[in-house]
Amino acid sequence: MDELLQKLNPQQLQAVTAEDGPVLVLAGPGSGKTRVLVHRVAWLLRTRPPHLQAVMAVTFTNKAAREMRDRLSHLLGHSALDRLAVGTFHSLCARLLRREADSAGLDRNFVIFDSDDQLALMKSVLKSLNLDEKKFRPAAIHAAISRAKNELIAPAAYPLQSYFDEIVQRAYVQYNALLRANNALDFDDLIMESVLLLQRDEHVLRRSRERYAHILVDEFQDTNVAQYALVKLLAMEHRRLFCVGDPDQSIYAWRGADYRNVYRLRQDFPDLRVIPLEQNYRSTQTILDAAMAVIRKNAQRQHIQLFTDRGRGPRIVVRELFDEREEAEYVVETIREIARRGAAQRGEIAVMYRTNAQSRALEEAFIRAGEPYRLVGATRFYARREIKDTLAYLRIVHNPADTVSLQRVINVPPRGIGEKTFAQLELVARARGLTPLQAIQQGAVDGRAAKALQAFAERWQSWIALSAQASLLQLFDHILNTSGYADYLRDGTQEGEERWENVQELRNVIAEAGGLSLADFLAEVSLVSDVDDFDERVDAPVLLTLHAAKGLEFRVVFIVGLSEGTLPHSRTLDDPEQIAEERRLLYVGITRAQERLYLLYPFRRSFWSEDDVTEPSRFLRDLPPELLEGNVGGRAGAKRKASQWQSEPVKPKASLRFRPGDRVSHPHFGSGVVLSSAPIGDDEELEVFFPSVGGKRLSANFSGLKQL
DNA sequence: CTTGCTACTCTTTTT
DNA sequence: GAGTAGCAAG
Repeated sequence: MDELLQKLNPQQLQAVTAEDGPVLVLAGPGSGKTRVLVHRVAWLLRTRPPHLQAVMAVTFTNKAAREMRDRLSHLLGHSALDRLAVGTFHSLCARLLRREADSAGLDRNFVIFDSDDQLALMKSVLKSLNLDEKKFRPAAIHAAISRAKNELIAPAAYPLQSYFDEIVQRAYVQYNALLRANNALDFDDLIMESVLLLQRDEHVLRRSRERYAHILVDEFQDTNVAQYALVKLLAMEHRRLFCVGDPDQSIYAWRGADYRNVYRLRQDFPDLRVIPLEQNYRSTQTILDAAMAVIRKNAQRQHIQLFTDRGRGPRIVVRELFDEREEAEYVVETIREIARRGAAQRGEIAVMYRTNAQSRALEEAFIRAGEPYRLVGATRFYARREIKDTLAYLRIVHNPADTVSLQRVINVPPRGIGEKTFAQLELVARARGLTPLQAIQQGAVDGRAAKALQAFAERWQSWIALSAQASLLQLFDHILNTSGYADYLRDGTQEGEERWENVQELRNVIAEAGGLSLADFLAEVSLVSDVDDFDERVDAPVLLTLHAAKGLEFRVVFIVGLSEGTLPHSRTLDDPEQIAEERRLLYVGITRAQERLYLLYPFRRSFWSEDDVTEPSRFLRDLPPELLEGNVGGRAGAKRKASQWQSEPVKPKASLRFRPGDRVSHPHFGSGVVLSSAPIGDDEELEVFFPSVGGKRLSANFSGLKQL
């Protein structure tokens, strides 16, 4: 038998070698579904006539796509990749639309607006409709439009049941118009426009069906209506469709994902073959039992029995700590202990939480302890101001119609081109059907700022000219220097240097990619996801949200903040459907763990500088006591343990101005974190950690240290 | 037009 | 507690 197929269990083998025709693999967590998917693709590429069959595989993240490509080129050799299109729905649709730009009625150079851009555009929509942002929150309107696009509802078909709906509809029309005027698409457009194109244009549809003779979809439970429509359009005729999913891990309903697509699949493809994968290769039975105990409480689900041959393993630790800070310290301390005992390496450990804001307390604890960590998401690299600014410069060169990017940089550094001038420019350009660049060049805007505008347009034009001849890297450097942005950023402060370093990091990305075109670079950058750039080779624990943890596994998992209001989140409490999703979220978190699981919650939580007593999460009650370490009985017992663990009291003396963990700023060293504080006469001796220079001993009275 | 101040809302989760 | 919108002064 093919060596490709060794090491697969019978169910996996059945899935990998299934005959052509619609297949749904219902895969529990840790059942090797990624492996099945990759081997299925390999199997198809190997057994089908090379000239006929190509494969489209849809993964949930770009990271997964990259890993699949790596595995396949290892298994089959690099040339096999020629017949494979693999990526997320978004990246594959972006490629389709670019390829078929003419048929789609799009300019091939369209850019993709990220969430920041989308929000900025929405704000200008509301402004032009004279709507008060207080009353109609841009984010809320945008969310409604996004939902509509995910369900393939055009502006004209938007259902009007309230005054708010009418506002949304008007905003929807205007928002789309502005996107077009900017030669831009938002994330949702990538899918919706692709579907519309395939519905409208028979030739494109036929071409696409031929191009993708096999279609494979990972994380099928997280597809939305539009994505399902796309899959159906492409696969309905040849029916060579292979989906992998787990309804219990559906955690994206809030962005339009509809696990009922699993039922639609059954309806639309009556010959659908369903193959379950129940054996788990990841976790101990203790962890699986806990996971099943949690998920079992959700109604309306098929009963899946997860089993493993990895043994029972250590029991699960459930623990109450005093507050978020102690919780974080417990995590850091325990990780240290685990690493010291050699129970796991730091890089095999993850800390998960419901909301990004919770990473804060954890980060501070890691910094205080001088322990390394990796953070996924939150302050995403590509969301940083200096990165967005730099990209905006590149984007206006690539696409002079992009007014959102132009607005970002036209007066950064300050050039005397303010809001008024920009508004006028935008107005004139739109009225005459010109790009802002053309409008300036034709002298369409006069007044005091005209001179400044001319000067900027000249620069801009010269960058465009350069972009035609020079490499991306040369263009990058040239723009930074001649725009004045480099000097502007490097203002001599600590923070400025850090921001400049980030820009240099972006430069490295370009340099390493080698010979990338401006268009390709921008297209790639706008679709990177949080987990995409997380480096597995670094030996440090990972901090990430439960959502971002999907598809990953770790030997040791900590889940923090397991209290009512956090998980389940307070915004979900009035809706049983949403609480069910919160439960699935915890299920996903638990099943990431291979060996050890810690479930923590704080007794007290501070919220906007107010302290609240919290209830432990209702989900914790569903855990059978025999799976848990020690007795978790009442709150008092847990609290005693928490303080017992705390070897030294951290309660500060009332006279001290600084406490460990305080964020401070210093005139020379920039911002830092207080590690310790001890009274000396009337003064305090402080130990402060600065990211720039490391640890310093300072006097509270004389160092000029300020609390942040 | 820019800067610096005060007041205000806001915390889910993300391609 | 923090980022930002809005306002007043330079």
